[in-house]
Amino acid sequence: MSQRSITSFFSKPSQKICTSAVEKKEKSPESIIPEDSPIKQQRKRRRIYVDEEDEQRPSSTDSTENEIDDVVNKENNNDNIKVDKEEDTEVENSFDGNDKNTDIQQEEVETIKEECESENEKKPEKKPKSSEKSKAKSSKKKKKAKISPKKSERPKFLDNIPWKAGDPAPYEALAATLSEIEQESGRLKCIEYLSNLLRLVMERSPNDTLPTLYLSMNQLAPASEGLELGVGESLLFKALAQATGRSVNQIKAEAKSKGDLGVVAEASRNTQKTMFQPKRLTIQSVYSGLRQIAEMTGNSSMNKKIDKIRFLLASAKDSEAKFVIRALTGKLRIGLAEQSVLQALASACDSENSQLAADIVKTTYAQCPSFDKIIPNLIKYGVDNLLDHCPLEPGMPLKPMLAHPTKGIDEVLKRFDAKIGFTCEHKYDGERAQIHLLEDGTVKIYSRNQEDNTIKYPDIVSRIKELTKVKTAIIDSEAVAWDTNLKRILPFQMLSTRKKKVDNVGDIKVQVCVYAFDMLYVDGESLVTKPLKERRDRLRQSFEIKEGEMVLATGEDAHDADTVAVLLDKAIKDSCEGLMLKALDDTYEIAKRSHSWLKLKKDYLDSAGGDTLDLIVVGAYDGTGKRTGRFGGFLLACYDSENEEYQTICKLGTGFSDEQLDKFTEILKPLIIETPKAYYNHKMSPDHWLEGQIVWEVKAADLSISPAHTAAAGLVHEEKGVSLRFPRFVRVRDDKKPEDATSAEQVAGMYKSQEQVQALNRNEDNSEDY
DNA sequence: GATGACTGCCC
DNA sequence: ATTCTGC
DNA sequence: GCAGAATGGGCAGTCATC
Repeated sequence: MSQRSITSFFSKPSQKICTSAVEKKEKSPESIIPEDSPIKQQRKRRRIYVDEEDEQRPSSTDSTENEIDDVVNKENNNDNIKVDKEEDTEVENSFDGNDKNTDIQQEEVETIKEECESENEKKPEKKPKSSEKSKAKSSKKKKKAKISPKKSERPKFLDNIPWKAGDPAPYEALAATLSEIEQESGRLKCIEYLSNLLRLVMERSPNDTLPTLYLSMNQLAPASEGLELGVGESLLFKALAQATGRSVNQIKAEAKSKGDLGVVAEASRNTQKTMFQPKRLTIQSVYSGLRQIAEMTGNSSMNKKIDKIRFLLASAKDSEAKFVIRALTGKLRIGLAEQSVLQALASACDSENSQLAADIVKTTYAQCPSFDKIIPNLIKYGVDNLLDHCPLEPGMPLKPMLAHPTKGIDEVLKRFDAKIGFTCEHKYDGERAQIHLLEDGTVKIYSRNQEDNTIKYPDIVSRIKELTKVKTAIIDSEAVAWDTNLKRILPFQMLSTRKKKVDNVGDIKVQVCVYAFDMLYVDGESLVTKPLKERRDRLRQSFEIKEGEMVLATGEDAHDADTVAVLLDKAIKDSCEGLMLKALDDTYEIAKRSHSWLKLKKDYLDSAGGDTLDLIVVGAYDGTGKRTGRFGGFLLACYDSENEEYQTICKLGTGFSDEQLDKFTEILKPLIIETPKAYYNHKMSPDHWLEGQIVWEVKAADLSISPAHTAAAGLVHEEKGVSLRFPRFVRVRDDKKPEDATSAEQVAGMYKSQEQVQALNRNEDNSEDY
């Protein structure tokens, strides 16, 4: 029902919307605006202002800056040809718009025009800027009073943004929406805000739908394409320093206190009074700017990236700068992410039955996590037919099933139906490998996050070809480091030394064994809606087993607690992390439940599971984001009585409640010292050194050899220390003084007593005998 | 060519 | 990875 | 229970610099 309207809505946006603007002219966006229209002239002037601003930038720290700017601008012009042809071609012959007032007038004209054109919407109620709550109320009111849902749902915060049908969608609209979402805690409302924006984009600037979605999810492309920004905190410090004429240290300091680089950027823009109206950023131009940054590689690429970032910032105002920077840091931090974006997209396409639409969109995204593929099909065929056009198929990584941690066997039995039964498989400590066998014989291997790992595992590729009994398939498995001589599993740390780009199969130093545990597709048939029992059967029929190369994950079906307990012990003895528990009748439908498996590890158990250590708090880190204004993490140390020193062993950032974190910040702040004590043996430096007085109990999954920490250095490794894997806070140990903390010897002992290390030693002993 | 800082991606 | 928290 | 956002160790790869 609603599908038809959506389809037509997508394919012919102009008919439904923008009645006055588009219908009269019926031309492509480029030609809608007459050459002599005020809008065009305004754009010409804007262009000039940008150039002028760049040339007049006060803080010329280096002499080549202007040259660089010119280059950047030119580059950008070229790069943006696709995006915005008009402006590039008209830079030369544009006239001297010397009057800012004129520009403002044009703004107003455009705004007014916009209001008239936009629909016969009833005038928004005159109402003072209101609190969150009243905003929410007003939007509800509007809904009730609506004539047509699409018009009246238009959020007020977009009303004053000039944006006509056929125009490129202004980035300002996205930034305003993200800001609004950031301030709103209700998830449904956040989704509504985004869906309203998406609806507008699809109405007025349908070609910008894709970039809008990418920017909303803070993604550049499907993960499997391996596009990386290559921009981190440090580069952004430099870029911001250059853009604002301040030192990197100033920026760093401000970032520390504000807890967010984006906020720093926004504040910087405000203090820099702009004399000229900057060129408006568009969603398209920001997106393509980010892509350009990602595509820069090689010599002096870092400076080029910085220049491009500066260029974007130069055109960004207010919250635009904040979100450009946040996009570059990789954290949008607005309380809305993938799942909500999908829901917003669904609701934008079908507000009548958004629940059904959300199910479809989420299911589609789970089996085909690529907006590049989804959006064109959505536009062409509508939501109702989306699944058929984005089918599960080899060559496209699907979202993998994840597992919930469980604190004990009780919890497992509570969650599963004992009658039907569940399987207990070893949880291998390796890397998720989703193996695809394509129709043409190609093999692809994807990571847990849909990264393309094919070139990392040419050995797996060739063995799949050798061992397969089927034509096409998708297998879920864990790739585990394997000692071919001793036919043993090797620890994760060994696997992680494996090269990511293997040129020559012969160069491979770390062999892997594939432990297959699920099959999601075989010979043209999707298995995700089939019960595990069936998928498992299909898996067993489809491949030959070969020891040390490709085997099935060890597992046994169970119905009761005792069996689970026995199997857990067995798994640990076999150098595994614990158990994966899966209901036998469960499907592989990520959209319905992304964590439908359970995982049970020794260190989850409250009773005597995992290693716990009592450690001294010797440093603290300033929190970011929601931890701004207090400590967000700590540096911990063990006590070495031999050398009478504190040796750092790990940082710690999880396990405490918000309340505890507040308390710890208060307690520890008075302990801040300027420089570390002479008896602090450390390689890393926290934001604040602390007087070593407080002892905390910390739990960890494993102990590892560490290049960054000094604990037990010399005891298990000549120079390297020991660190903790997955450290988390357990409780305060008021009863302990620093000297009572876990000792270096104890740390060494804990390291050596680990199953994995023991197993290795056993083998070494054996091999020495031979 | 070696080194170190930085980044992204595994867990 | 682990963990906490608002919805 | 979901979804999101805090935070961990440690590796290879990349780029700047020496």
